[in-house]
Amino acid sequence: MAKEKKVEQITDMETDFAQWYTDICRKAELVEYASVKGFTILRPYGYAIWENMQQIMDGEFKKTGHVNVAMPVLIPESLLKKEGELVNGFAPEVAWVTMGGSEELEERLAFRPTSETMFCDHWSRVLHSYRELPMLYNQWCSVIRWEKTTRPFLRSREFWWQEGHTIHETAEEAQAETEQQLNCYADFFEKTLAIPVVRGRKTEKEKFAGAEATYTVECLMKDHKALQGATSHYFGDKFSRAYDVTFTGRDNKLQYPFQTSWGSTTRMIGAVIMAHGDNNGLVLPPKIAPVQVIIVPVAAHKPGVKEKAEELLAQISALGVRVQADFSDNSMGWKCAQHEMKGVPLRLEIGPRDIENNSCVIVRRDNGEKTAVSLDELDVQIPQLLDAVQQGLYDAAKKSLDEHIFAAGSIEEAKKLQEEHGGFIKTMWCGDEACELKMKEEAGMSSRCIPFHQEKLGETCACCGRPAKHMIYWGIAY
RNA sequence: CCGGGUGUAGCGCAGUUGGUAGCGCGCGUGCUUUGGGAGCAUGAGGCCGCGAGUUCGAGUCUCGCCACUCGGACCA
Repeated sequence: MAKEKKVEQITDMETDFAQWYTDICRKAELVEYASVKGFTILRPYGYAIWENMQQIMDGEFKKTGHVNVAMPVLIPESLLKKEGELVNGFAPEVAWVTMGGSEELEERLAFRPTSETMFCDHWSRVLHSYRELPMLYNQWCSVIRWEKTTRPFLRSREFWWQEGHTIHETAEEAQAETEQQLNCYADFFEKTLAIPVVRGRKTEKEKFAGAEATYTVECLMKDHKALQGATSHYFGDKFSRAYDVTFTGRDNKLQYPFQTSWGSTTRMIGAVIMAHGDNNGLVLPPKIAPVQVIIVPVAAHKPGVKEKAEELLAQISALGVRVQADFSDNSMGWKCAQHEMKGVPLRLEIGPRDIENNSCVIVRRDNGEKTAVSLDELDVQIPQLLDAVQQGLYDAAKKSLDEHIFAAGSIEEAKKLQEEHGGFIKTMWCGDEACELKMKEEAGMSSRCIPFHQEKLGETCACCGRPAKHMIYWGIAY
């Protein structure tokens, strides 16, 4: 039946995935565009998702001894330029402040694109002894990068993130920190966002400017394109030396500490949209959903219905579940569509018939499954169903990931597989950047990572035929 | 940054050879409704993206800019 659509409609993902994504961003009320290109407003619903992510991650960081700090938003040009590689890497996308009031500044100031320089500058003044190490810092803030092409969450000129910065007495400790934080991200993606990831190391070409090694968690979206989820960098003592960060070691000699940094951003919201969303809108993993259960009273004007809905609201809230009730006088259909659009994991319907049977109907957002639940079992069923949705989302995403990793022995084969199926194409690789460029040129794919879990697919590089050093994943990346 | 598309009410759109702006939905109010996108009545809502130019007169024509969007290039 061709009913006229009343809730704001979104484009089908099969018709136009990019448009579908943009529609969800705006119509699920996550973001609104600001008046400067590439800047967005995180609306209350979008920000609530970010707050839930922050809360969980921040808790994990603190469990491993990290503390939060706040650094300034402006970096003097001279300070930014002390480490050559970092500057070169970021130069094209730094925004500058040149005026203070009506007067030109003597030295222009960069909006931070990342804060390594300021952490180093700070440490160069406060660090004295090995006894003060490690320093395990993190900050939640926004950074600015003057991107040319922008999309909500995925690439914006300002984005919100956390950046962890640590310094350690030894290289081994710093390397262990880098790995620990990468695993922390991987766990967050898999257990909280319900998005399976591939962990690995970035190639020289793809690594962070100035890092000795960059590690990444890579995930796959529903259009089978790759998205870098979060990164963790090992710097060695490169920045310490550039910024003259020193401490007196156990041997009473002046030493340079070893450093890491690691970051994750509001881009993760984009990952959630594209990993779980469907043609009815957003689908949120319960762990980050601002509203986990929406109660929809049916025929709320009839005696006892509203009261019962309010009673259930209090009861479910007491379980520690984020629950709301929709007492608006919109129609049943409108409410269903609206809360589906916003990705609420469970909808609880309660009406006169249910009350008569001492039950309610609960509908899962991930698969549409409806269950009649006795009101006596609600305290048990609600948490179980939330877990089931969380797990259901992960299982579906894992299945899709597993089904979209293909092995190829040549560039032609890799290209064909990518064109036919999308996803990650794994090949052997000699380690030469020229082969990465060739793969990009001929198959349109960039290297995503050298996975920690290596497989031996053959002896030679798929691009040049020389002896292979690693197995590597390729993909079309956001 | 290069190329394509688009900017008219909150959203989706119409607007003729230039003559001063309309429709649907939504929104406000009232009543009736309510188990998958309700009905009737009534009302409010516009710097036609911004700025120049042509013209007696510009939503409409010209130029510049801004923003959004798609594709590329670039991009921890």
